[in-house]
This record gives sequence, C-alpha cells and structure tokens, in this order.
Amino acid sequence: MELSKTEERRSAIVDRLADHVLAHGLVPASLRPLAKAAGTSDRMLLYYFADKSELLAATLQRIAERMTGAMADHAATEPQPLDALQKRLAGFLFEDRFWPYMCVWIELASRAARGDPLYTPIAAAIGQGFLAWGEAQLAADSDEARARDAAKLLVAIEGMVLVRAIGLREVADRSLD
Amino acid sequence: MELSKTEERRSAIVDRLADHVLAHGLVPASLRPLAKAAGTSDRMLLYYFADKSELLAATLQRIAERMTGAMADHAATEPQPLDALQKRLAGFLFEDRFWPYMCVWIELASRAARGDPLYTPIAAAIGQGFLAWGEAQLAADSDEARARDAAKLLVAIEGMVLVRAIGLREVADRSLD
DNA sequence: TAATGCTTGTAGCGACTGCTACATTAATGT
DNA sequence: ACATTAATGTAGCAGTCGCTACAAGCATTA
Repeated sequence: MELSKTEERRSAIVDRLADHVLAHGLVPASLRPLAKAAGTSDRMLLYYFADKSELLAATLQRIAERMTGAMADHAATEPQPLDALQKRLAGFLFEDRFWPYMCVWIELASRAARGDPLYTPIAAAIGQGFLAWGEAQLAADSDEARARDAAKLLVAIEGMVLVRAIGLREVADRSLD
Repeated sequence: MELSKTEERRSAIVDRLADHVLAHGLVPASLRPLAKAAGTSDRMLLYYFADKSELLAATLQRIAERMTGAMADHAATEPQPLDALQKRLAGFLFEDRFWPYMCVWIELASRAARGDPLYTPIAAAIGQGFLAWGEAQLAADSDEARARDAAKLLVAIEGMVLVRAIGLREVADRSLD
C-alpha cells in the first residue's frame, strides 16, 4: 500500500468534502458544516489539515480531478473540427450531473478574478486542463490554428456556462446555431 | 423636485455602497463594512432598507444602471457585423475601469447559478440588457440571424470575461483571431 | 410652547466564524 | 506490561454576522 492510514483518512474526508462543496458551493463551506458533511468534527478537520485554506485547496483539487477524469472518458477517438467538438463538449458538459461542477467553477472564477492567492492558481490550472483537452482533440492544420481553435473552444464553452448560469439557457443553446 | 429627502439620502447611500461593492465584491459586503463605506452606521442602513437583501438589490441595481449607461455611450452609429461588434465590445469592456463590473458580474452569476432568488432575476435582467444592446447594433439579414448573432456575441464576451477571470488573458485574446 | 413624529446613537442578542488549549482515549511499539 | 505516540472529544476564545429594543435628539406643526 502506498497510502498511510492518515493519508487514507485524509483522502476519505476530502471525498466527502468534495461532495458537499459540489452540492452547496463555497459560500456555506465553513468548518462546522463541512465537518458534519464529512461525519467528523471541525476539530478533526484541523487535525488533518493545517487550516481552512489547505482543506479547501485539497477539496477543490479533488473536484478538479473528478472533472478531469470525466472529461477523459469523453475524449473523441478522432480529431474533430472546432464546430463539432464544441457541440460535443456542450452536449455532455451540460448534462445535469455536470452542472454542480460548473457552479463551483464559476464560483472559483469569481474569487480568482479578485486575485485571491488561494483560488487563482487552482482556477488557472483547471483552465489549462480544459485547453489541453481541446488541443488534443482538435483537427488543425498548424500549431497556431490548434492553439487558436482551442482558445475559441474554451471561450465559447465558458460563455455558454456563464449564460446558462444567469438563467438564459436558450440563449446559450442558440449560440450553437 | 421628484425625490423626497429620504429618497435622496437612500440614493446617496446606494451610490457609495455601489462603489464599495465594485471595489471589493459581494463576499465582504456585510452590514458594518458597508456602513463604514457609506459614512453611516449599520443601524441606519437598516433604517433606510428593510433588510440586507433589499439593500443589496438596490446596490446591484445601481451598478447595473451605471454599466448600462456606459454601454449606451459606446453604441455604434452604424449596424455592425458580428466579428466587428465582438472586437469593439471586447475593446472597451476589458479596459481597466470596467473590470470591477466584470468581477461583480461573475460573482452575481455564481450566485444565480445556485438559484438564489435574490440574485437570479437581477442577473437575468442584466443579461437581457446585454443581449438587447447587441441586437440593436448588429447588422443582420433576418430576425433569426440577429437573435442568433446576439446570442453568439453574448456567449463569446462572457466566455472571454470568465477566461480572463481565471488569469488566462492571452487565451481570451487569442480567441478573437 | 408643547406635542408629535422623523432621524440617529448605544448597546446588545443569539448565532456563527476560524481556530486552539487541554484532556482523554486508543493504538502502537518495546 | 509499559511507555509513547496518535487520534479524538470538550470547551471555549475573540471576532463577526444580521438584526433589534430602547432611548435620545431633532424638527416640524399645532
């Protein structure tokens, strides 16, 4: 086994914290509610983690891993043009089961936008992950075209996420026509 | 005069609250800091407003009005194709002086995404305003084309906002190529 | 001048925040 | 069996949250 018992327990806690943050977001993610969600006490949360920042960083990391895994499952077998890939990505990213990730993602972005040193690097890393996923699937004539199309893909998808977030789902969908 | 003294004072307070929210966001927008920013006391905030929700609603409304006014100032005199309008909009929306509005906008979206009854209608209304601005400026052959291009415009701009928020400014810019 | 109602300060409530000191129990190695 | 360390509970600190009861100041009007 590679994981010590402490690490195992830490990991189990992080899993349940991830569930809770996905379900309720970062705003109500304070120690006591998180502890209850993890079936433990705030005291123990701060036993396994140095402070709340570290705990949240680990939780968001875990959420990002789950998302990355899900995206890998949806990788296309063949290179795709931008339009097709965009529709494909939108097709599964807006399933109900992914919406909690999108909610957390926007919340993360809103904190990164203010330059919070906890959230900014995590958000940037996730964004780069999205970008890499796109670049790996895009059919492109050149590296520049690939980079440009990946940027277009990311921007279009993030735009649809934000527009849906404010309740204009049909506007987001119309943008695909 | 159409404004009673009470209304005038309310309005003056809202102006200073708007400044504070634009500068620091919604997370630290609690009564005592807001009161200090408005040069008054939390007691008086709740004298002029029924509760915190009403106070925040008025503040966000004011912020939206400022934004709407600024956008009206940047209306084009002639109908524009989608590409040109997108570059034009990005050109001034990403000036430093607009970034605070974008930060609040993302924060608003993140709360609307969770269905908060305070933020959802405000966010949707602002989104519709953006959409109307676009439709009024777009050159289009048909109403359907106009609606579609306005949707594309909104999605692209919101996408650029979110991508910049997570620190990938150059990716957002590259999407315009 | 007296009385009424608008405006504001003071003080505090109960709940929550992140975090910690202290003590106790449980497990582990010798 | 014993000593040491790891794990956990209890209790609480100082601070903030939204909000309110009470009273005092103030201005207008009768």
